[in-house]
Amino acid sequence: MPKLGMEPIRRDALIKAAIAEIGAQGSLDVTVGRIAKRAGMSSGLAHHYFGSKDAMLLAAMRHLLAVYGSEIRAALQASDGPKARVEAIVRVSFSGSNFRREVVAAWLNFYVMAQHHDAAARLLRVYQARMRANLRHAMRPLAGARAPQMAEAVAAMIDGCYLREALGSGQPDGARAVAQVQAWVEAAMTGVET
Amino acid sequence: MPKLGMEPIRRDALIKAAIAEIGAQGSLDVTVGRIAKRAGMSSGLAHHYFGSKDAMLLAAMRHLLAVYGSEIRAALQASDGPKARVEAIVRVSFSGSNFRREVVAAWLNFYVMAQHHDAAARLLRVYQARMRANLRHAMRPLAGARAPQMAEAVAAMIDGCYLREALGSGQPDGARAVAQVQAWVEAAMTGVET
Amino acid sequence: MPKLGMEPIRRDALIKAAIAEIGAQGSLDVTVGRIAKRAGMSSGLAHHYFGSKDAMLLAAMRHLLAVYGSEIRAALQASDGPKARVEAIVRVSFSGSNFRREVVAAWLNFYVMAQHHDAAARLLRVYQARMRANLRHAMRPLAGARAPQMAEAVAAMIDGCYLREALGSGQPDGARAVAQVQAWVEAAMTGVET
Amino acid sequence: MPKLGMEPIRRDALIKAAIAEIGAQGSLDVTVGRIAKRAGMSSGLAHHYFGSKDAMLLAAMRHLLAVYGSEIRAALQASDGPKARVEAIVRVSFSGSNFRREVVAAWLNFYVMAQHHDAAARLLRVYQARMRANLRHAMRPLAGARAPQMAEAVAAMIDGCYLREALGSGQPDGARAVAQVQAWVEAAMTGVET
DNA sequence: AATGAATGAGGATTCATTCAT
DNA sequence: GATGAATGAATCCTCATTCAT
Repeated sequence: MPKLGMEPIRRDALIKAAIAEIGAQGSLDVTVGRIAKRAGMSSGLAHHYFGSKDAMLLAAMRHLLAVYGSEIRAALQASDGPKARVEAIVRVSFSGSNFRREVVAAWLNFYVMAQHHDAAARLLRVYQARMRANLRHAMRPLAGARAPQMAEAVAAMIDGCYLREALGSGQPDGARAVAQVQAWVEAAMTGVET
Repeated sequence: MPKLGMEPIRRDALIKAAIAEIGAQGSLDVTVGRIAKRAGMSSGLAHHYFGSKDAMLLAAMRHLLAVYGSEIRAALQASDGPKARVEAIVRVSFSGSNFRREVVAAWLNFYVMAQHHDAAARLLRVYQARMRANLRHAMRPLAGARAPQMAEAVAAMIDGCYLREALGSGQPDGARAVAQVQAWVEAAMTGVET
Repeated sequence: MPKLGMEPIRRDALIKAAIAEIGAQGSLDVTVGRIAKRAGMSSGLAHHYFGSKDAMLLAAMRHLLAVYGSEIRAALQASDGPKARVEAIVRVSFSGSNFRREVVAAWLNFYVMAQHHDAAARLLRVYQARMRANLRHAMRPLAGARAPQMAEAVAAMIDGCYLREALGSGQPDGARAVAQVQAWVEAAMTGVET
Repeated sequence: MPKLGMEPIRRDALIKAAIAEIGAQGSLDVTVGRIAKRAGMSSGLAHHYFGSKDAMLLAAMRHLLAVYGSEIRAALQASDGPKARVEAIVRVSFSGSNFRREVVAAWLNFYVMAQHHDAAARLLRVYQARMRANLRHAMRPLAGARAPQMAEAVAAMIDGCYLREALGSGQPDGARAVAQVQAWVEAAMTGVET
């Protein structure tokens, strides 16, 4: 039971617990008490480290976005050529840490949070803009002037697939989602190039 | 003097008020009291007619889905040929009663509701299945064996565009959304037919 | 158990209970729950009628000041001549509803409340100003130009006696307090007239 | 390296911080944490030195009374003749360390504390008795048999002036208060001697 | 039908206090 | 001596829900 430098450990545990709890419960109606218990501490301590429930949820959201963002960056750097880059973005979106049931549920709830929480809305807009930019950049060599429009469309499709998984009953099937979006991209490219 | 036939009027007013309140507030954290006040009655009366908050919200959701469904049906009947039918579905999705700011916000919240409310989830799945079926049916003559897959994709895109509008700050722009999805459908078709 | 028009009854009961509770407890650290219980209702109802703890305490303070003010007015109207009017003010200050142990304790606490609650401070200042004006007016015929100064002094003495009673252990002795202040007024008058 | 003799320094700092904090906040609703921070240490340390919040506040009160008492003693020793002694008491009450805004606020709060804290009440009564004795003693040569009564009255007036300052908005004006009480004493004396 | 009264459970938040280091 | 971690009780407030009229 170490007594110093607990802050990062506790904050981390709380963020993870918050995401898990939102995922499990399927809504933002989640109590600080339950999150704290899931993280193995008292609700008082949660407040000690985050100051408020909102701040804690916001931190959780930021965490999700940060993980997503860094995975995207890593995948982009490891990719060669426009096609590979587009595919990387799609793949990361539906894989690993970003596409577990509870995480998808949390995402959906953060979308709702953004509707009445300014900071959350800003956060989300920044990430969406970055995502669009990534897609545009990757698509420029393939689609030329139509890249912006296509980037927009691919982003919409990714979001749409997320939504479907958020509502489906089983574990999300990342491979299928990737295949679907990819197929769509291929088809559209062909259409474009025609 | 007991007013006759008040029930449907009251229920209707409450449902509309619930949707408006959810839209205005941007979350499901909406109180029966406020909904009732918006509908011009006491919270007691709201319970009298719906029995519970959940039942009222569910009725509101059902209402949204019913309106959507009937508009789709009407548009399909008025359309001639596969292309027109696909377009009708897209157009209805982004127009009129279904694409006002507050309604989009309410939709998003009902998605969340479906995560922890069984009846809501069932309702949503039924409607989504019907929508897919409509799309598949309309696309079969155009895409043959790939129709199911394409229907799925168009549905995802519609949902994705909804999501974007739910997070945008201004009034949703239905025309732009229709144009985008249509363009995409065209391109994909071309690709497919190639 | 009447079901209509409860509001004034409940508000009144809560105000009285608040004063009693503050008096009994000797501090503003009084819970809404205890006040409500003393008034025979749930804490929820107290909030229903006052909106907040602060508003309730403020109403209690206002009540004390209003009672005091109206008793002063009544006594002034029943008094003939300057001397009688000064005496009336002194007498009312130390009698009846204003000089019970619990009420004196509540007064003291409202003084504290005025230190960090703007509305409370304003309320208190208005009443103090009115009190000074009453005293000045009554003293003018007796003390001429020195009336303002003497009014100030009498007011200070009244407050001082209140304070002593607030700290004493037994039931406050109004008669003694009146006699003391009156004796002092007499002596000072004589001094002045010399 | 254990610092030697830190205890008195720490205790002193905490007492001063407590008074300042009560003065600044205008109420006894003051947290150990804030007091400790103001004194430049952790809340844990505050407990280490005082054992409890109550004990700390009591020590602060004792400090105020002790300072007041010793200043009175010093002024009395430096005064020659009854009149000078009475004046000394009045002057000290409204000067220097005893009549700063925050200190007056703290006094008021200690009066409240005395209502539900036995030790505080005892403390206050002892000091008030001593004060009365001082005044009586100083007044005996001037007022003879009426000295007790007059001492009582002067004490009440001093308290009353304190109260007024506690509620005023600006910095307390000691000179004015002294002048007022003195004028009053003079007038009463003249009246008495007549 | 309709209201407003009433309850009571539940949740965020604050804080004194304790304890391991 | 000193800190910051940690707890848990206490409190305000909100709200769905019930009920008498």
